[in-house]
Amino acid sequence: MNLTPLAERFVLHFGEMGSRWGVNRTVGQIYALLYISGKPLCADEIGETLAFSRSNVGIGIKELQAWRLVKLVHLPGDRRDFFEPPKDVWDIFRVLMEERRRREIEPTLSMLREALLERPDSEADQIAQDRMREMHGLIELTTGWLDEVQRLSPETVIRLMQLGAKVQKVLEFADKLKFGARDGGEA
Amino acid sequence: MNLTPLAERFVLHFGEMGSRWGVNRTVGQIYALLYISGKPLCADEIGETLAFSRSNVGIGIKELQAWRLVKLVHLPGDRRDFFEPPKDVWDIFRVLMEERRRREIEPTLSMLREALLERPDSEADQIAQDRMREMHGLIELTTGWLDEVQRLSPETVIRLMQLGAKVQKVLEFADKLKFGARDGGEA
DNA sequence: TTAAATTTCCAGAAAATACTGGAAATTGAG
DNA sequence: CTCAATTTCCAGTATTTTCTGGAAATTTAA
Repeated sequence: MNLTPLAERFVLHFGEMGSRWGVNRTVGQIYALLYISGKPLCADEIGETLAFSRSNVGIGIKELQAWRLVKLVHLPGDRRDFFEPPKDVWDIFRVLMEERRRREIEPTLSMLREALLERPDSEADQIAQDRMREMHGLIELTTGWLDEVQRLSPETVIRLMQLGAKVQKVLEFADKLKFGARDGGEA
Repeated sequence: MNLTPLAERFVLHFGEMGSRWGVNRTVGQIYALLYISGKPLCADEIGETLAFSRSNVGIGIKELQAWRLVKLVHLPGDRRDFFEPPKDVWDIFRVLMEERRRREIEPTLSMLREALLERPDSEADQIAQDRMREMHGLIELTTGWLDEVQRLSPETVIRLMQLGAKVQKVLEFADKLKFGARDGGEA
């Protein structure tokens, strides 16, 4: 399979950005190719198109599966494994957020939780623990909020985003009518 | 300067997580050290505490400055450069979001904008461009929302987060009263 | 069960990144 | 201006990561 210049630009860009997103060039390019192809591809097609060795494609696909960014599908009458990303771009976004959180946030949250259980036995520890407590609070608040948002329908989330800063007015209004909006305790 | 066991755990953790956050071990450890120290440190202190060469510390600090995660300060009567992170953890969070967006999102947004201006001259290009349009729309919506949120006061943002999924009820309520909340057009 | 197709694993090569010590440049006090 | 303190730059070394080809394992159709 040969790439059009348009497709090639997209693929090369994802390859270069890969390192900033925590994957290597191969993985970035493979994902980009699957994303714009609009149909499932098999490892050989991918390797041929991007000029990667067969094993390299295999490793890259495994990594993308670990990220839940591509899934295995089978075409009738073909025993090879084909791969495609989730159809819906919002689905991709959600998965990406979840995985990044799992890899980039959760380990730190655990570490902070444990560290905060200990009794500080010096002034330096006291200060360090105060700082950790601040960080812990911030992470708890933001990830807790993410949990809540994930329970909303995509449509509601989209509406919320389109609302933008106007949400403040809605909040003020809610306050004025004692809507109970102040109570964020049980969240 | 010597680290307490508690501080050391924190520093080592940040070193290990660094690679997932797009910085190397040195940079992660330096940041962690500055964060929990609660006072500005100079390059020599950092290098001595973490057992890095002086140049390595220099490079690491430069990188943290590029991220706007530490700033240079001077202590009276000392001509050495000292460094400290922003005091407020919400400030750190905001800077982190801005920088990640600038490095991880903006380049892709530019690429997509350009690619979408071109006329597709094959069915494959047609499909590819449709996919790019979806991705572009998602990014525009989310970054636009981030822009709006940044204009709110931290207190409002915190309240919004504490509200969590209850925001849906507020929205419904606003709708019912024809508050004008449906209009997200000018955002 | 066999054999062809396909995927997974692995060891070594190639490439990229991180790190060091020292040399050069810059800064600021006197 | 001079000189000592400090920072920045640089070339070479070490480490880590990526990539390859081939061998082993797995799968499935017949």
